[in-house]
Amino acid sequence: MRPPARPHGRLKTFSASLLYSYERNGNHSMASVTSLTSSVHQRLADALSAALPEAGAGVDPLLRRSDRADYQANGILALAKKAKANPRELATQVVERITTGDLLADVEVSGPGFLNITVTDKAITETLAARAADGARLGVPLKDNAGITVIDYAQPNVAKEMHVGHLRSAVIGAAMVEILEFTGEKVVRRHHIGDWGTQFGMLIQYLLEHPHELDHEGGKEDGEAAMSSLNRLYKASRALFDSDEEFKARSRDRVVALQAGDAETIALWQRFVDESKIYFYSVFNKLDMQIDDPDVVGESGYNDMLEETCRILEESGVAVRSEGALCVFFDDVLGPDGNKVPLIVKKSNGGYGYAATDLSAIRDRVQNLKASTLLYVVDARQALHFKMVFETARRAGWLNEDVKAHQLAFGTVLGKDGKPFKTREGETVRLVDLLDEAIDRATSVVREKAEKVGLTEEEIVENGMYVGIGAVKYADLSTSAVRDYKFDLDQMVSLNGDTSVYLQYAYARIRSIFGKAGDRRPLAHPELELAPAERALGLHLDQFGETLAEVASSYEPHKLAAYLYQLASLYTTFYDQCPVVKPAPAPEVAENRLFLCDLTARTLHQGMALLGIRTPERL
RNA sequence: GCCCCCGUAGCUCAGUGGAUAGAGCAGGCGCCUUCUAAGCGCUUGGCCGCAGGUUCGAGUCCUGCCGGGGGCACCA
Repeated sequence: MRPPARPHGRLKTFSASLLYSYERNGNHSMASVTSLTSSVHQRLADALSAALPEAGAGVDPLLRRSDRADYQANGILALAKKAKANPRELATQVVERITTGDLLADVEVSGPGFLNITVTDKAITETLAARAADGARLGVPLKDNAGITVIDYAQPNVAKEMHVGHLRSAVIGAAMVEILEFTGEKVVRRHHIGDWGTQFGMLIQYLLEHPHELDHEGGKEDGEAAMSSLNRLYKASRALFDSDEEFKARSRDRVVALQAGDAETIALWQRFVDESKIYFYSVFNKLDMQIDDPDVVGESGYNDMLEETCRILEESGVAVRSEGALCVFFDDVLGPDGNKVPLIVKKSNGGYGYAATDLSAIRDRVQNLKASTLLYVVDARQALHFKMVFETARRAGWLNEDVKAHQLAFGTVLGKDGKPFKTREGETVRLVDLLDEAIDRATSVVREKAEKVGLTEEEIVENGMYVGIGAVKYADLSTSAVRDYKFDLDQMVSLNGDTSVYLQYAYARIRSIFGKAGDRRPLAHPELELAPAERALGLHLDQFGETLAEVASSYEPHKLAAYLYQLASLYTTFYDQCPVVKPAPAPEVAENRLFLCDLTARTLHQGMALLGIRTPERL
């Protein structure tokens, strides 16, 4: 088996890690920071317990951000109801048990029994200063009950073109990988490529009879050339298969030989896999996405387990014979005729269905990889399949209270018109064509604005890729995954409003300020009073860790995108209202603002990196 | 027929049971001799599909309808 070619195209720089690391903070101590939210939460919970001892210690004040104050607490109404107390009186008693000072500037009862809470400027600045001192982690704590998540994403099919459906799994999956790892989870990536099945009989037989069909033009080794020859071969073999009965028969025999492990057949199969990998890697490279060969474990990787998986299921009684097939039935899975519809593990002809592969993969991931969570970034249309697979695995004991599986289901990609995303001719749109189009359009916009910033030609080309690919990724990541998704390149690359470039632009403006700040250094001044825009920005910066924790546990990366957009938006307001360099404010104000700029830049950069999106220094 | 997802401003979408439902785009009015106007400020625009229910409180939870999409025996 020859090693698959690694990407070595024009995006060489992409192989480096996206994640930020500030050299000057190289020796930081990974000190996680208690957020203002959780400090305030604790104060309130204590005061609540004191005011209402019968409620116990674990009361939740239901603290939320608010536009009436920094925070609001809503929990008192429910507690008062339960204790048959007057909510406003209880709220007043809680307030009496809270001391204002370093943390809290003001707590007041409002409405039917809400608390409006304002924190001190000093607490904001000090908390942010602690974050700033924590390097790339920005004070975000590692979760204490971290486990091992095996995530199944970016699953293209061998010998087939990649399309927009593959984009969603790849983009969402890659973001979840980074986010989970950042929260301290150990993550094992699995790319379950479609590298097995009856279609390989036809392909291999054709290649056997036409040995040079996979040779590239001029011996090129790039992904496009690989896909082009695979496409050509696929079409030719399909045509022959449909027209020539004898070839069809030979192809069927070839499937048997493949499954039997015939050496010559396997060797040819491997060529298809390797050629396809060259193509996959070129596309992932274009997507600025790192895919490592050891993580590519396709369907064929579980072949050796299929028989045993079926035997275990049959012997334990989880699976039963029905119409010659080995099946698992469920009370609530019925067909149109009202009869139960099974998950077919082994077909009546003795072949294994994909359920056998998925179940074997679960065994492997649980027993060998020691997974505590299995995450599948897979099209929502496979929800019923995975529901049945997961339930089967529970019955077999492979999944349980300690080992859970979850499908991060995403919707179908539609065109602007709301219909399935196809070309005018009704053909599937090639992913690479879309990406190239996005990069081209972004590059021309970057070029238009380049003079103002004085970008070099090299920067224009690089920024074009970062902006174009970022726009595609951000569009996918900024809406909830489960909905069908309208792919509108015009909107993505319009580069106005809620698109990736807004965040990239905000970042570049901050970096630009640092270029003009001269000798001034970012330095927190907790004694300074904060302007409204500074407070709003600061309070939002403080929530980075909580946002990540929520995204990691709910598997909803669009909430990170929303957080970052809000951050950029708050920064832009700050930028508008709070001069840093020109006109120059008092020195300590300038330092404090630079400090806010710095923390914002690092949070934006880190957050975008978690989404797989670059933040150029100049734009 | 059963099951799953979706239904929020003209369009695309946010919205962990809390007060007056928010963004972006599109439309209107302003803002570049001051750190990048890919920007900012103001503004127009909502029976949150419909009807019940639970709750001190429902866009959010429950039930039933209506509309759209998807899935349901040897393809993945």
